[in-house]
Amino acid sequence: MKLSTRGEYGLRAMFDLAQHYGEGPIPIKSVAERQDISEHYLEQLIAVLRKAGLVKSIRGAQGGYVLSREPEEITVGDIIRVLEGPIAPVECLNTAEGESCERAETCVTRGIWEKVRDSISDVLDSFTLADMVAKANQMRQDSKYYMYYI
Amino acid sequence: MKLSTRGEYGLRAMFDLAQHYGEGPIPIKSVAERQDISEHYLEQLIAVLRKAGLVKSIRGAQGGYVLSREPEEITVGDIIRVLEGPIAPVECLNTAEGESCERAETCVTRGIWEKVRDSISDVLDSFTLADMVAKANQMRQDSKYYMYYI
DNA sequence: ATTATTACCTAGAAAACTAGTGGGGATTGG
DNA sequence: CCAATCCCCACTAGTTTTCTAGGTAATAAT
Repeated sequence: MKLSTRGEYGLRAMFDLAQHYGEGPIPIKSVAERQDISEHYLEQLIAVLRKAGLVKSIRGAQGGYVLSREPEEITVGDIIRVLEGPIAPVECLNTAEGESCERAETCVTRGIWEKVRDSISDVLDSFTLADMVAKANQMRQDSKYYMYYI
Repeated sequence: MKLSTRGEYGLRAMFDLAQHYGEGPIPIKSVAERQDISEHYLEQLIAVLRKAGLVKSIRGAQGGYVLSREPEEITVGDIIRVLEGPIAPVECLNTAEGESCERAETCVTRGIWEKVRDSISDVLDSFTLADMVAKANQMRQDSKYYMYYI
């Protein structure tokens, strides 16, 4: 029961772009370095995000990527669904209702997978990039105070 | 974002055993046929379930498998965790808190994966095999009535 | 005792997927 | 022009998944 690193890396990259939102285009190289991800691999992931309309690219020197919407308007679910495909714990959830899944009558399991899927979706859709940035800032603040105590 | 078929097949097989609970040992062959799963492959899955103590085996002719606890006392989560390993959408959740995950401070994403994991766990742990059998019986009942209407 | 039926075990093989790498081309600011 | 940057296609090594092959061991029925 695992995501591939695609979703993980992609989310970290998008979070990085959100942290630098408003600073103009951010080159992929700097994102890859900060997030410790293979630059070339990340390039492929961000291409998918671009085709899905979540980021815009600016080519040429001083180019890079920017979020195409406000961080408040991009949820974690948006990103994960693009990179990992539809959230479907088992294959039969990707087929239209009642179709192709024989033994549908006995297929009580399907109902369970639907509930799993929905609960994952709910969690993923409940966080925006802006939430993540806020949380990171708060953590930085906390650790600053922590330093004082030592 | 997908389970492998191991969890899916294993759950279907356990559900099948639950439907025949009380009828003595059920041979794997009949389970595989009813559930349309490769017999030999299912054998390997059920071996894992046996080692985990979820089913008991009776060898020899007229042998087979039986649930080692009441259907009320086996949850879907029990089965999935055995077959799919710990529920951890990303690898870093498998490591002890704060350890090994560098950039932990920036690692706001971890908190999100924790929430995803917990919500999956909650759903999986909220269903027992007995619930599934009851649901299947109810569906059968419904479709009987449906027949009358036609 | 023999036989048929069952569980149990090990070793793989084919296919799919993951996480990259390699090597270039196209665009644009300075 | 040229360096920085995005963009694209192909390939690969490794892993995982799903399944097959080919047995051995135990036991109930005869």
